Amino acid sequence: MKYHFNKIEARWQKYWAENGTFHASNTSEKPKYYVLDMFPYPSGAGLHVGHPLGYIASDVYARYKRLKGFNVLHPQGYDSFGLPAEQYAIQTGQHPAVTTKVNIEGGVDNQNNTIAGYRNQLDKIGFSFDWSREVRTSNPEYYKWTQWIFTELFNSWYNYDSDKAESIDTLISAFAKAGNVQINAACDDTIDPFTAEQWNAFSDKEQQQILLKYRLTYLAETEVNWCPALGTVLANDEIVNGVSERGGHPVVRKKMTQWSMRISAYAERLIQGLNGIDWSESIKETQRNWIGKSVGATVTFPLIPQRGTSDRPEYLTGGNNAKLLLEKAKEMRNNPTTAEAALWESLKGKNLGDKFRRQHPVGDFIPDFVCLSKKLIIEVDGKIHDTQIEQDQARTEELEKLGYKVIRFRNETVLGNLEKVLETISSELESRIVPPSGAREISVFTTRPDTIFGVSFMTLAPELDLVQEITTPEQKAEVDAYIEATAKRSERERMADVKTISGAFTGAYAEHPFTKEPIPIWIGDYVLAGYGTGAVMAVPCGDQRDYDFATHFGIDIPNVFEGVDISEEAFSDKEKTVIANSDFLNGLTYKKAVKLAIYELEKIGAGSGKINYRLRDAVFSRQRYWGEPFPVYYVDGMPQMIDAAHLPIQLPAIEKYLPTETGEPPLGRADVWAWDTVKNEVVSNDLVNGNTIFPLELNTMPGWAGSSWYFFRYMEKAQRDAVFASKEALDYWGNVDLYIGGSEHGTGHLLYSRFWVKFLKDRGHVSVDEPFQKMINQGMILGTSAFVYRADASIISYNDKDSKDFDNWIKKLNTVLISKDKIDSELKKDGKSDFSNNKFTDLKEIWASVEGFDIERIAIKFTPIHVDVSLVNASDELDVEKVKNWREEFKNAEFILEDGVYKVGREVEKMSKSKYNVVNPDQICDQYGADTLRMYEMFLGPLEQAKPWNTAGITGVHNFLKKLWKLYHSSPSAPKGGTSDSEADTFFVTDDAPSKDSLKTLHKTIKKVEEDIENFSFNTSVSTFMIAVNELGAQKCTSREVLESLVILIAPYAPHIAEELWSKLGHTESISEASFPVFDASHLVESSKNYPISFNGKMKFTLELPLDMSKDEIQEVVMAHEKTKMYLDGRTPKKIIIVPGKIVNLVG
RNA sequence: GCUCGAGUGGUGGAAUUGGUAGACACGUUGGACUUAAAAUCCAAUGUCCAUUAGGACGUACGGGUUCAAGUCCCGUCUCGAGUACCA
Repeated sequence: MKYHFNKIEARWQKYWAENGTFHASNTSEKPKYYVLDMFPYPSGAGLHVGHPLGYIASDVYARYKRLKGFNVLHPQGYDSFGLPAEQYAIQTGQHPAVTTKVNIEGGVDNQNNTIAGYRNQLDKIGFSFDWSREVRTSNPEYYKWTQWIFTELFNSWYNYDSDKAESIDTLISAFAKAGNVQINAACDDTIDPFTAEQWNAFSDKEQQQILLKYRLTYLAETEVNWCPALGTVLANDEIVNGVSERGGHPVVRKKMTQWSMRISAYAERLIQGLNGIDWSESIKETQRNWIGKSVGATVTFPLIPQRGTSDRPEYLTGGNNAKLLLEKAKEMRNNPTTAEAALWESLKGKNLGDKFRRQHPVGDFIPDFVCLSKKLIIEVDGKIHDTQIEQDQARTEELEKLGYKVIRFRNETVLGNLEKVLETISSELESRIVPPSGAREISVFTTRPDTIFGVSFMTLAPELDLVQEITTPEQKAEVDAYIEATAKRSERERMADVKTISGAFTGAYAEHPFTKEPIPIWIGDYVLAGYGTGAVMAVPCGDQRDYDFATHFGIDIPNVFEGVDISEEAFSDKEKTVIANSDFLNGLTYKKAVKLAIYELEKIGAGSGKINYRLRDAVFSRQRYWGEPFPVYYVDGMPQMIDAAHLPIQLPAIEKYLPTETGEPPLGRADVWAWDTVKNEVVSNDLVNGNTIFPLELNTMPGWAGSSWYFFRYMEKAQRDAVFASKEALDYWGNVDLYIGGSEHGTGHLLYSRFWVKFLKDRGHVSVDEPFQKMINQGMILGTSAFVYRADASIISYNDKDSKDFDNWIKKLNTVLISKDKIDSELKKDGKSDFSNNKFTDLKEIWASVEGFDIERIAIKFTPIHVDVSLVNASDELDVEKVKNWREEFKNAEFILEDGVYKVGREVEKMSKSKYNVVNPDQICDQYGADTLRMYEMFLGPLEQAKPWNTAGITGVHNFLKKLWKLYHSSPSAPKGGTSDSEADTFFVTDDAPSKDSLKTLHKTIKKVEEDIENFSFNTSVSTFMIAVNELGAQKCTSREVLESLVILIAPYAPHIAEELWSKLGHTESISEASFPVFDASHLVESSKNYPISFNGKMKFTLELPLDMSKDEIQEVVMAHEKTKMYLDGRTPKKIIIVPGKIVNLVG
């Protein structure tokens, strides 16, 4: 019997499908193991040989774990929402759901393309997937729960005190009880403080607006890259030089209201969580960089009032006529009423804890007493006020607009019950919450508070609104010009051009919190508006960018480091730092100085320790059709969630998959896209009445929505409609034990999934904190493109002919393709590509046959052209006849061969249709079988490494499987030890006791293969199998005991042949029910060792010696050996190193 | 620039803790079988010199530690990946 891999593979694939061999159970005595692949996007192009690499690795591991006695969950599904299907829909008008289904299940699409179908292609490779648990993210039964998770996020806020997400209800009741001041939440930074009374007084809409700033998913104005021509938002990497990558259309920055995910709330936990998971260091590092944690401090620098524009002191809050008021106030102060005088005695000198001023101008008024820090005004009214109640009321309103609260007391009250009055003021002071004042100070984030005495200027990002507020009239022109110049430069330009230093002085100064020195404030585009506060305290001696800026603009560079030369560049080393010229920080090292600086800043209220993250909230809206619709409708502009009971909200039918003429997303075309809050169903837009029927959200969710939780869905099989996954299933399977996929998802899918899992855990929906316990990132398989070289004529000199003749001549030329070898060998002669020196004679002949030109004056150019790799054999030889039929342009082409063959050029590139270097796994399966494909992909090299696909070596693996087959068959006809692969062979296994050598080979193999699988070193275990089969073949091993174990070992890699041999061995169960052979070290015990004998570390010969020989005995034998004497050549070794069981080394 | 990873025959790649560098396979060359081809089997195959024995040099480059270095340390170069004016 020959090795008929096609028959064998078809038989077992059918068997596995019919018997549900790989269906996992949610209840089992066995320990659980969950092996997951990143699910594919089912594109119309189908699988190429690169795709299955990770799936094969995970399949080997899953099958291995089954043999090791685990209850293995190894599911597969499709990430079936996405752009290509939508683009295809736009082009062909087919509904994306239809094309997606064809891409998965195979068939013919309406453009008459035959699609193999992902599922069919995957099945051909013999994966042990549990298809009964398949998910497709675009199925309503699935995205129902994606929508549900979205509503859960909406109904949650992040409490930093408990450090987890909580129901929004707890926040609402906290607001109602005590306002928002005590709340330590992840929220927008634009929230004004409010009290419980204020909260309760807010309208419903106001309350909703505030809550939106706390919710874990929220609507916010976001700047996006809008491409009007394409009618869509583009990601940063879809823009090249300010225009769209596709089509080159202009792109503008546009503010749009978008859904965002408050992932920044989880920044710290996303960093901490990395410590407990077994991922590659590089991908963890990618995530850490992306989250970008910096530990440091915020420091506030008070602004110094502008010189020349006003001479009033900084604490003066008066308006335009402050000077006049000031004089009046002085006068009033000198003539206080009795009551005023009495109250002042109690208020002055921070008696109540806060500083009060009397008769101090506020706006256009002079209130009796004012506490600026708490914005509280105390008025003491005499009788006269009874007649001017209205005026007083108006005045109070004006002051309240400025953020002040006014309380009035009657003279009598003050004089009669001063204690009560003070008590009222005190309690008012305590409950007062003052929103941060406007441009009175600049706060910065720094990681180096220890260098605070080295600050010699500040730099603001030009985009900050603050810049306008502080710029002096003298500097305004310069600043405006600079802002305009930077705005013109695209983000990309700014990033690319790091070397040019530019900036402008605002004319404003801030005050150093410790030295009280004025610090000039500059703007410069090296400061980014989006990071930290968009402002930096510049320490030129410690930061190279600040240093360059200071040098460029001639700003001081004070040195705050002991014994460091900063005349050439900044000194940014933290470890060796000793601080100098810094008052109380002098002599301290970095760590101590940072601590003390923060302590002192906090003491004077000028700053505090702070941790900053680079991670931004994630935009969650897409202006697309083919994604999950939001379960959201709008009442009076405020988003409302649709109750879980009414989900899913299904995608509506639309006629065209393009944005509307008014620029709305495609869902704007839907006619039936309104929500009836009474009937709880989607109804026609015509019915919108603003009362019970409201418009639905037009955006859809991004690609990462569905992929952020799909691993939980696989756990649930039975109750998919009732729950996203049942508690029992979630508790049983926990998280993914092994996740295999590409590292390109490092900052996307892998971060968002971790975020959602942590959120679901916080809200009690799942029990795990991390989705993927261990991850392996497989390397990309690259294509090996093949090139033919077209010879193009170009003229060297015209001399006696004109160019017209030449062009006419060229037109008559046939296409000529020259073999790579030919070009190389001819060019070797003198490096010139022309006809001199008797080169390219074949080509010359061909061209000379076209009359009309002096071909001695022709130079030759070689243009490489991609040819389909399937037209080339393993030795780079081109099938010329096939190429002629392949493309019209080659039909009549002439081929110039070298030694009778046409050799192509090769280059390694990414696999892509346009490069004709795609190798389809189906072809390999047909030609060599799935087992060969699986083993070969594993054999190519380390799993995590990128490598080019090269079919050259596949025969080696295929031959191995034939040899394996042969090992279980007797072959009367074959030469000794040879692989006959003849139909005359019969299955032949004996019950004879195995030889010692065979047992040794087997157990050596068991040990190595087990170690290799556990280390994901699949390539070396394939080598091990080859060695084992070679050895057993040489030993003529026919022993059932050995051969049965061997076939189990190989089963994870080559499951089909293993099943076939297993059943031939007499088993009726699938080999996946077998157990992995147990390694027995006793078979490997050696009695002797072939010692390498080295002289000065260089191995010269080997010597077989018993292992139980002592050091002295070894030395004796070695020294007595003839060869030793020869190599020593009469010398006596200075030293003899003997490591028993390892090596002997003679020195001297 | 920073972070991470990697440089080994003609090729893909082995060498798990410092202990015989190049396992296993491809390719190439020679041979067997065959009318022939394919398939299969056997042998050789790091480079250079001698070609019988043997010798010298070899893991990107330059140093170092060690009886012994692909492996450890220092420096340099090249390539790949991620990230980028992150204060």
